[in-house]
Amino acid sequence: MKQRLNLNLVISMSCYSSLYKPSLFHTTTNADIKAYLVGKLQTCKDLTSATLTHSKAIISGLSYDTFTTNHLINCYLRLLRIDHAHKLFDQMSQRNVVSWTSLMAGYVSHGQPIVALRLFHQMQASLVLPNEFTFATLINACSILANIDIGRRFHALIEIMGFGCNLVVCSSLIDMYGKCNLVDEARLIFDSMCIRNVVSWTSMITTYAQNAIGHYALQLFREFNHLRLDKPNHFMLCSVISACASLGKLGSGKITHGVVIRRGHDANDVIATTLVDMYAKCGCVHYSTKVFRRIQNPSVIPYTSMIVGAAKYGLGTLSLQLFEEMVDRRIKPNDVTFVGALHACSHSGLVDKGLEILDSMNVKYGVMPDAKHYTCIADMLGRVGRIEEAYQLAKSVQVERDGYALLWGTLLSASRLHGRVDIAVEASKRLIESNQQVAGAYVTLSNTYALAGDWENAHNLRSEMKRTGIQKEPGSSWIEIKESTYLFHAGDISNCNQRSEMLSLLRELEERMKEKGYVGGTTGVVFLDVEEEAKVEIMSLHSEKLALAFGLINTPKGVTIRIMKNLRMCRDCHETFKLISDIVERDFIVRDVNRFHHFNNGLCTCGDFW
DNA sequence: CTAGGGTTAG
Repeated sequence: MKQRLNLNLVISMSCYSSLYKPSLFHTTTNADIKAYLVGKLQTCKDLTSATLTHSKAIISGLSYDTFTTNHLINCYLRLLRIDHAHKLFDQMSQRNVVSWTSLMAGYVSHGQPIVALRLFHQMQASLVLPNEFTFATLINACSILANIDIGRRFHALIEIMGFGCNLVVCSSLIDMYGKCNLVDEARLIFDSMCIRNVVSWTSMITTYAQNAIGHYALQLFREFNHLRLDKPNHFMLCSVISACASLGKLGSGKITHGVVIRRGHDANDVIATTLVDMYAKCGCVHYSTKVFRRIQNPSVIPYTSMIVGAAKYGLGTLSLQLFEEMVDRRIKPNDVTFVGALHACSHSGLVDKGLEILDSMNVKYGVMPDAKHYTCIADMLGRVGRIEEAYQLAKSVQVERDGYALLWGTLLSASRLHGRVDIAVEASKRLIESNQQVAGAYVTLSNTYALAGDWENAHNLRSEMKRTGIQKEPGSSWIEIKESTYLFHAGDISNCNQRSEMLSLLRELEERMKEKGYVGGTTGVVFLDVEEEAKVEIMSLHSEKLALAFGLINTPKGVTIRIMKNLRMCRDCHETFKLISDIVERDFIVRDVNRFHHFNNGLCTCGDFW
């Protein structure tokens, strides 16, 4: 009969048996027992056999033995019993660097990096010296916390203690600097290394990919392949695909997909999820669906990736179908899934459905709506002109600092779009007072005044910006046609070689939009030239959707037109996509700049004109 | 001969 051992009893026994002198048991047979027990502990798959081995260790008088106890600690950590591991650790009479590092690593991998840092503090008092393993663990903790202040202090300590040349320590340092958006410092570490392996290359590639410099990521990947040091593994391929996604490089993405298949990683769920995301961001939701359907049992992340991809592309119905499908398959949606589902409602005009989902979040799925969900709802209401409701919602919810700017920034854009100067004024005030998105607030408020015909206030705001030196970074977008990339900066066409080509494309687009039944509405789009502040031009576009889909460029005449900006937020963006594809007779894609992986969870908002 | 580094959705 199998009997479950009482673990607490075993641990108490372990304490009690330490009263005996371990030297009594030090015989050759004891060494054999020790080897046997350690072997057991390393392969142990369940708590029952772990406790059994633990009790055997106690009976054999090994509870005093640091080496055996370290194995026990690691066994409990592997079985996710950090409490037992810590208890054992507390009872040890002789802790060595492995004991300390094991426990710290346990806390880091179980999502408690702060506890690991606290343990290091205690370790310093204990006179046990940290080694390269300890530092790799600690840097990992800083990386998760994105705490560069503590990270730098560890880095200094690493150099002082002479671990600055260790391969693993360096890889973790690259990762930490990367996660803190300090790309140059990550590169300094990478360049200083005398030996590199796949992991260090991957860390550097990932740093580029996650910091919106996908081109460098791809360049480094090419370099890695050229050097033929090693074959890329699934970690590296993941980062490379993710870089292609952020660049919208469909061609490179497809090539990397080919590498994935050739190297036999196509059954890897993480890779598949990255591919789903990449194809969606490159405007090929059809391919996303194909890759997604090959995943055997998609978890919440692949589902969410697919839901978000479809939502952004304007396929709201598909997105919501997938949402229902995952709920039917009893896969629990999380906060990100709801961002996707609400995005779908917002971009497909399914307002009632969106409100219904918001209400169901906590009640049915136990996910508390937060700022990002309220922002989706405010965006959704704003798009259909229910600006007053959006305003009341924004006023009624409590959100944290970052979410606050997101929410009121969305409200500001929505009120500009619908000419609600009163709300725009309040939203800008809130943003400026909280010292967030200040330049954007000034510009959008100024544009709102201009749209309402209040040129005086519009002009005054511009003057004040100039006087106080507040500057808005111009937005940019780029399109890729075959091998060439065309970059546009907001309010600047000077670097555009295809100026006349672009203009004729625009004119043709307008014609096509008219043919499609877009009546030239009264949607006036107001543009202020930042360089020549007095110049105000109003341009009426045939469709608000067209206006949203286009990024800003300045024509030689000073008229500002939006070209391909925020394509993904346009309700009919796939329609627009098709139209433009028809005209240029090629596939192309558009990406936004400034997409930071770790610290920018900014949502696309309606009328996010910059 | 116990402990350490790199990947996915917003």
